[in-house]
Amino acid sequence: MTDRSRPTLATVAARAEVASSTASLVFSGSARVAPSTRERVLAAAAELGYAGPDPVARSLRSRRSGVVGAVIGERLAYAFSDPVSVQLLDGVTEVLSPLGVGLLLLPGDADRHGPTLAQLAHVPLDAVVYATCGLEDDPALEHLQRRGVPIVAVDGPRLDDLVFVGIQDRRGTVELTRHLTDLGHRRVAVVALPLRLDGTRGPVTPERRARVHFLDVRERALGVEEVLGPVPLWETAANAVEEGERAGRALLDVPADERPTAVVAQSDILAAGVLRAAEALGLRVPEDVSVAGFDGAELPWLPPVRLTTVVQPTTEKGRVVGRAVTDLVAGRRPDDVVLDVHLSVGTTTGPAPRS
Amino acid sequence: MTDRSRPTLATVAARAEVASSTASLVFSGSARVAPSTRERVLAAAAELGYAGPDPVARSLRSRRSGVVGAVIGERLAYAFSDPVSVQLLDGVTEVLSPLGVGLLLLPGDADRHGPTLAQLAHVPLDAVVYATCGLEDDPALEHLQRRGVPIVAVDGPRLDDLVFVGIQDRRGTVELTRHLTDLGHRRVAVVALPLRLDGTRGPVTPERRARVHFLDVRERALGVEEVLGPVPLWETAANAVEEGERAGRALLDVPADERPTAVVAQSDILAAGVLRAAEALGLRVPEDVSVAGFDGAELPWLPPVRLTTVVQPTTEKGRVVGRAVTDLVAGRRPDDVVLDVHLSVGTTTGPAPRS
DNA sequence: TTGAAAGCGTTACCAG
DNA sequence: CTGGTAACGCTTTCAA
Repeated sequence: MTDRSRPTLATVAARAEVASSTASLVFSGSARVAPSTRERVLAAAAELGYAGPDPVARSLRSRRSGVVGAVIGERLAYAFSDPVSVQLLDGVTEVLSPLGVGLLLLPGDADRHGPTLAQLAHVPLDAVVYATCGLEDDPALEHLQRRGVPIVAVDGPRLDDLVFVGIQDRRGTVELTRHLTDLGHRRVAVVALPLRLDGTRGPVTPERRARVHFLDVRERALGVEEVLGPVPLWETAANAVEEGERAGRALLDVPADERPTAVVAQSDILAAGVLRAAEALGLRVPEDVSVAGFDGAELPWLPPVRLTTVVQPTTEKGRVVGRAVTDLVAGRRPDDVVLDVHLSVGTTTGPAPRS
Repeated sequence: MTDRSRPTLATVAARAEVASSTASLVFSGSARVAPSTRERVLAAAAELGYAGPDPVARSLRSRRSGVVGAVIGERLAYAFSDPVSVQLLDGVTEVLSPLGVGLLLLPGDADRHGPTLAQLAHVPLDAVVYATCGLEDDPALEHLQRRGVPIVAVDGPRLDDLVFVGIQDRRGTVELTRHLTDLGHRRVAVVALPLRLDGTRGPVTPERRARVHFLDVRERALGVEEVLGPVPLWETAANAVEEGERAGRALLDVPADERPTAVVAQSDILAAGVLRAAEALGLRVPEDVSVAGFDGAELPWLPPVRLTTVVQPTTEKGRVVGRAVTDLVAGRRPDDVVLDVHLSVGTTTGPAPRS
């Protein structure tokens, strides 16, 4: 004795003895419909247990699905272990949710650095946010452009046809590096985020460096070198505390006169790992070695130290992305946005040790 | 000189001089179409830059959108600061992604503990996962049921019409508590997850306790009491390290003869906070006080200690949810699932101090 | 203010 | 193996 099948607008209209077009007007709300008619329709809907117009049918006409894709370059567990990614998406949903638009997760997996074509092709999309990935030579990109799905690229790349939202990676790192040179540091090493998502780890060769996939990674490296000239880069395989620790051990477990007096990590997560390595090696921070990060992430577990870092407005960046998406969906073409960053000096950087 | 408008299946069919129904067959792949015809169609599609059948139109016919909602009871930044939530969704996408199904985030905001009706109503949904919330008296629930959207409830509640996927909360806590009593502990306090999402914090009164909203929270409390009888519960306002620390200070900053010899936190995140409180108060763990958690979460920043905890198979739980969703979408009605947990004894529990 | 009719882009069914 | 035709559930002119 369950329902035969779900009621449709036509069913409701029939019950209320109006045309389906009239019923449609009622549910679209802001129309001129006689109050009495409106009530009849609503009553009929209630009696039939009608849940409102079918979103899919509605989308077919309106050419809008209420779904915005978030392309994640890795599996969820990795991407979201970084509070920066999470805050970014938080900002995006903060803007999109009130508009009745949802974020559809399109993660990669262990092997693929993004969703497959099969995943993309079957899913309705009003727009797409490229959140944690390089894209460029991505087959998905071509598919989306064919479909006419507008794209917002966060932190890169900068391409025509794509709206770019990023931060002043270069300027922030320059400011940070000046802070270090002011403190007397000359021997500085960089713990870099992955240059490409291929699991490579270790000192960065010039050849490797030439193939860097991520704009922000490149800029953050150049920022340091703009002040200090060439510095050694140590690449990590992922943005994770363990990776930072591994890099930290490699860089710091050497004779004191070869050891960098300061380590600049390209993320706070990596910096946390470097701090752990220093502790394990019996090095005091900042007396023996200074450590700095990037992001200004909330790491509630980090105290008692306060990390020196370049703070980016992560949640605001997400909101900006959300607004860009809104514009795009409405047919407007928003400008690229580059957000400000600022240096936050904590307790992990101090004068360079005299050698 | 941009494209006039996107090509449709009809355009492609016309160009290839076949019926649109035949062209459709080509794109649905597994049909009997003459190879020569197939190639003609594919060629026409390529020339026109056709991106494949429109997902929305396809959905309208097939009654399937490829979108599964994930209802999150808070804003993203909070929900995803818990690695357990993230791993759960990771497991879900691991199963769903290869099927071309995406997870649509439906978060609440600061005020609302879940998406609004307006958010839900406009979005296509094949099924919904209730991931971090109590639901029950949720208006969204009624809407979804009207629409006939099947629901998987993770960790509760258990209702008819809902598929339940959970873990042995009770049994796990019993085992943990036995471990503590074996070590001689009798004065045990519980740091509880929020009983409801209303920002309450502090000792739990019987009235409050009667109104607990979350099944797992209730079960984990009962597990302790099944062994020890009534114990004091201290409720936190959120699953966060700071909240655990706050609770830990309240419970531990008392004269030694009133102080619990062991604290059972209902999550590892909260336990981490309790550890911080103990450290701040100069109490040694486990010599002065034992601390235990729940979840078996990966907290890469927690070492050097290894938390005694009840390990749940979080990612596997996500996969189970993913499979349940798959069944539901295919029209099957999967059974409820309760997954095993096990005790993992770390370095944070030890013999009760002699008093 | 309401109704009739024409799509939106596909797929599914039934002939041929 | 291929073509015609009828839905899918709704919105949106255009008339009345």
